[in-house]
Amino acid sequence: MTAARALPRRFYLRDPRVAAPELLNKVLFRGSRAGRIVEVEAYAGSEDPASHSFRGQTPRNATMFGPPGRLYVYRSYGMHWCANAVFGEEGFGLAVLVRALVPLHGLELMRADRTACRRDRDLCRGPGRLTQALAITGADDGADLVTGDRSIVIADDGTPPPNEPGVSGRIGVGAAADQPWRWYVAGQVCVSGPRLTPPGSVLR
DNA sequence: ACCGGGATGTTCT
DNA sequence: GAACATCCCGGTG
Repeated sequence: MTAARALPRRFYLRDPRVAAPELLNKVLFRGSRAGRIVEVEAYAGSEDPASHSFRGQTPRNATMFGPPGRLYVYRSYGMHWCANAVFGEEGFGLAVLVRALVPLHGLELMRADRTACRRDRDLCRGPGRLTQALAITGADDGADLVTGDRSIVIADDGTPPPNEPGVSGRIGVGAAADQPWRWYVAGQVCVSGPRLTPPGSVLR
């Protein structure tokens, strides 16, 4: 068993379309709560009409344009929070949205904050759900994931990313829906979105 | 399992 | 006003 170690700054200093699949199977910690990342989406700044940073910096997306390795949190549909890790060189507005986790630690706290949730597998299944389960809000926007200044960290516990992650277009986006910038652990029941193929099945 | 509608508020045209 | 990187509930099959 390997002790979990926070990802170094250099991990984030890359194109999110390259780094995002490597985020799979890393562990997102928030205080005593934690979950394994099993679904992510990359957002590619000025090249990407679906990105919040596509039209340049605003008060909302300022964190995206800051240093890599910080947490960008925004409000979605007026009532949910969604959490991203900032990637690439400062000033480019690149990020990876964390869309789903397998709950690992602090399940009692997660259940308490997700009273509408019936099954544990749905605790962190979706970007709005996982922030609720980990108690991440807009107050956490700008947190440093490398130093853990607000007890939010992404760490490597020795579990490698999948050799062949599932790939698809991003969920819930209108523009650039055809870009294959969503990656997930194939067959994992905690992945969000419609059930595609059953675990282990092959395209036919 | 899959669909449709409502909740709710910030951002931008 | 419209669009939105969503979720939950209650229908139907």
